[in-house]
Amino acid sequence: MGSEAIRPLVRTMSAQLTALVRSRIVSGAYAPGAALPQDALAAEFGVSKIPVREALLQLRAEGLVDVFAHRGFQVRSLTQDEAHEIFRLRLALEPQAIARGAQLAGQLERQSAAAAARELHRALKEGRLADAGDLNGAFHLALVVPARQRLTAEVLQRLLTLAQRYVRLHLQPTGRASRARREHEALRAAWMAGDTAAAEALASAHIRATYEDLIRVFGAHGETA
Amino acid sequence: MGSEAIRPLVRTMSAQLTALVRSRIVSGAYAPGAALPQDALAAEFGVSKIPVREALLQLRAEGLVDVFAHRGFQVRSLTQDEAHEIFRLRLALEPQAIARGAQLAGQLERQSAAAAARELHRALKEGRLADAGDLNGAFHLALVVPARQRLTAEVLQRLLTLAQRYVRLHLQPTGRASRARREHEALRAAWMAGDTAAAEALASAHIRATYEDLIRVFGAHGETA
DNA sequence: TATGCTTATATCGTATACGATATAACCACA
DNA sequence: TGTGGTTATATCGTATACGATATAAGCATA
Repeated sequence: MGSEAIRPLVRTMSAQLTALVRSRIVSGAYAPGAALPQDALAAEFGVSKIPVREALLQLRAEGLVDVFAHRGFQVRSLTQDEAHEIFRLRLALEPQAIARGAQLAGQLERQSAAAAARELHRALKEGRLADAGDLNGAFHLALVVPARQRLTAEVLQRLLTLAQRYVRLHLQPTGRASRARREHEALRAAWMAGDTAAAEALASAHIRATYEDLIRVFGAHGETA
Repeated sequence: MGSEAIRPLVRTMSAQLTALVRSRIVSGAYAPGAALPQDALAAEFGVSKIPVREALLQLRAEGLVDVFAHRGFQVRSLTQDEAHEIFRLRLALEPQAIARGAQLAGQLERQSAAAAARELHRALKEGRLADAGDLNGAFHLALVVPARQRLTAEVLQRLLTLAQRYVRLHLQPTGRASRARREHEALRAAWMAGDTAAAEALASAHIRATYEDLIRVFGAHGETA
């Protein structure tokens, strides 16, 4: 009795493979357009095809993978169109959701958000860029308070994951880290103070800033796909 | 040469089962909270568990089903919270997406939208309420022009499907059909004319009208879950 | 009679096996 | 040399089989 979640967090092979393949796609280890042959992946991971298929189908639902019946899975390609959609959707949803999160958050959620912010900034300071994407997503999500906006958080989590690939690929070298840090701090402060209007505005500005960086790069070197 | 999509539209058992189970959930044939035992479904459909599992996992990604590892799948329950989220998300996304669709639509897409509107209204006139939900969703989606807003359309399609259950359950008897018809006509006219501002405003008003009907019912009889 | 443990059972999750599909290689023919 | 049709091969999608997990039933004990 007492603690409640002694059960392993990931109880199925499918779920573990989903996380693993997702991270490889987001990190670029599996390049856009690359084929994902079930048998090969199964052999590599030392499992059968079935959990591999389930993982790939999940990632397809998340928009990271394409399927063509009887022809297999492949990493979804990057396109400027998709990038625009991702950021348009984020701008339409995220600021409102974060403002709402600021109202809904209790003591516990505030602590979680603060912790997420610390982890993210520590990673950035230590130059662990590989972790930064996920931690950035976790911070943004924490502001939404997933427990109290389940569906919204689910949708946004997917968008944040999709966004990562574009940010990683195009905005890695640009020294955005310090600006992002300032934006995060301001956003977090307003959110913590329960200033929903300010939180919404700052979230919007923060997303838009990244979006505009991206557009600038697109303009610079033509196609992405 | 010539026609291109001779291949059957649904080439796998999983995809067929996904559509079948989805429609049963949306229609209420599988009630909220009901267990979905893999072996029983497989036996009923005359297939093995594997395509059944894949279908259920897909529906989980769509938000219609819950999974608990080693304890099975069940139809997701209805909650007022979720209903609010669905409509908040739709209001945040759909009007913009439809306005954008009005710009993007070519000759072909305009014809599709008109056809979708006709089909919907014919179904309503003939009292085929069972089909109305899907056809309504198809009409709304057509205005978005899925081919040119792939991700947005995917997100909205899910929200429209989720919304159906609430509308079906709570707003079936209320004589909304004729009002919806008028709203659809006005929206379609503005959209066809390329009047993006009007289309956006009318879409917003149309969604909000349904939302408010729903809220009114919620107020009337307490809980939904 | 209530409580904690052990055992039994049902269902799940995954490995193995196999038929089905799509592409590629090959060959006949123009 | 290029084109249409055929066969071969690789990979996919699903059926079958089985070990693993969670709940329920049964039993001993307090």
